[in-house]
Amino acid sequence: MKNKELAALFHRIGDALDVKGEQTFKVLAYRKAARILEDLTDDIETLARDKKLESIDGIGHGIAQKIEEYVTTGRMAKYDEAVAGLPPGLLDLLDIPGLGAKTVSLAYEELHVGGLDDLKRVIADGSLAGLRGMGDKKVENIHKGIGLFEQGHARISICEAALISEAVISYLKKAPGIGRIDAAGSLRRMKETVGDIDILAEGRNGAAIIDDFVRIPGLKRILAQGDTKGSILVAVESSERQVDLRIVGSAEYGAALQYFTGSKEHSVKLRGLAKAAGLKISEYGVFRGAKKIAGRDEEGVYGALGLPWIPPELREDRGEIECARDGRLPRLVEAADLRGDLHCHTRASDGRMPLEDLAEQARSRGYAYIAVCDHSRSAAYAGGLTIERLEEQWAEIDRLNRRWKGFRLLKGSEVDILGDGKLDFPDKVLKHLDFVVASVHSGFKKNVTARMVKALENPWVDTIGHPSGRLLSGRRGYDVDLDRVIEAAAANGKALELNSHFDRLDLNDLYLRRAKDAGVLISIGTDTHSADGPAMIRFGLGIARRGWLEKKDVLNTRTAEGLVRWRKTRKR
DNA sequence: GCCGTTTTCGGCCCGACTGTTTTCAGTCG
Repeated sequence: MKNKELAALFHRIGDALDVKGEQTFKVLAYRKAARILEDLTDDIETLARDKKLESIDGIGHGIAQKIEEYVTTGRMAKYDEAVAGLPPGLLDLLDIPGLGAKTVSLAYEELHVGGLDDLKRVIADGSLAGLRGMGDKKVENIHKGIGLFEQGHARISICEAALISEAVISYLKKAPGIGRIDAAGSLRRMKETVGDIDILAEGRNGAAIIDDFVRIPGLKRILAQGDTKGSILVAVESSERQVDLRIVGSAEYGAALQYFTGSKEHSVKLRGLAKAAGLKISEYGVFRGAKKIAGRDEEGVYGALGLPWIPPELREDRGEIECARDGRLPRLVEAADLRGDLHCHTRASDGRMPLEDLAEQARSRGYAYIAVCDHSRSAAYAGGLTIERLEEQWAEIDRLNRRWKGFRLLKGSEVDILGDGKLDFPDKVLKHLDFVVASVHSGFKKNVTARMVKALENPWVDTIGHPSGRLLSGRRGYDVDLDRVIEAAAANGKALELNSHFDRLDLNDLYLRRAKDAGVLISIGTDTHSADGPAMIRFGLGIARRGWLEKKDVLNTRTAEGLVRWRKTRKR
């Protein structure tokens, strides 16, 4: 797949043209193409061969030709032309907060700044401050921006972002005159990682609330402080994280929430629709001429455009606006639909909770069942269970299950898929289990696709655990063709897992949608290892919704009896 | 560069904050 490679090229072309002062809309067109390629799960080379590039919204004749040129020749003349004459380190400077194309271009033209070292030099010797439109404060901001840039601006996990935003919100709720308050931005859209944290609040005295905001415990630096908007850095472990707060009146709260939730692409398309209908939409409301026709709540904003309210998780410009217009929006799966958790560990293997505590936690969440899926015998690193210990666990499960009405522990296993694609327990053991998750834990580059396909063909396997194997904190994942895995799951009537742990979220939103389209059911599991594990379900649910999953697409929305029936009646 | 049931040309989302200005440009989201 050359998708990511091409996306990087188009990003670079956009940056280069931006610095060279090319028309903004041309720059935006390249950046949009880059984003489309990043999101695309179809192989761009296949699409190019089939002459289908121009059927993608946002890819026109010009960019299609450039893609074709690149996949056939390995080069792209437009790219070479765009970066020609620019020093190799110049465009990287655009990633420095507070530094944009205009300033980079100016520093290059006037002072021959070609990269980070040059930039530091012209700051130190004062020559940058001498340029037109520059001053001491601007230079100081760029200097601080370099600090942030060098410290690394990695996105944080959705879990960490949720914790920070909840702390800030509970602090702000004590401020006088605060009304509605919500996390907006990518956190509200439940993206798997989050950059900055955006918070929107309703209040009359914005200046006073912002004044409170910039005094929050843990504050590292104030980036901006106005009457309606504040921006700060807070300390997070060893680094810093930006939190933006916006204050609006109650009459525009809905419009502002829509606006600050994004995504940018979704909002741009929405504004285009408004414009075509003779309306104007901003964070203050929807307007017909000078008359405001909506803004108090999001339903009204979408309603004014003739659309039903669109759930935040769908707002990525991936077809949701068209579906909303045609009345074809999915009814996304909700927390209340989930009747159980299909992947939990106990201290019998590498978990920390006893079986009984795990069950009580699940009962208190209102679940009807959970699948106890400790590791299998080959997983020595994780205290994998021998057949004997597995049988002991069954006895304990039977004993505990007599205790409750309306709740069941399911006998399960997270069985290793071995190097040859065989499973770590023989069929005569697997056949006694209620739920079998088959996972790859070793040999990440060794025939993973074929091994997963073979596991799916085993009649006792129900789902594949964390199918991509990637860790958001850094591990790339297996060398696996997920399309073939989805195909095999469909052919064998099996499920695939959505692992809800914040560092996994695997399958991701894009593959979930493909699996759904292929008719594959998704089993949502938390991969719980400790007492805070079951709460991870909120992140899994968020990703499921981003994957357009409905109640019917998720295996664990079924009753325990329904689950048993599914296992019995699926194709063998 | 993309796109079209108002357009194949002429649009393309819009406002806050900051800093350097004396009316506005750059950056960000």
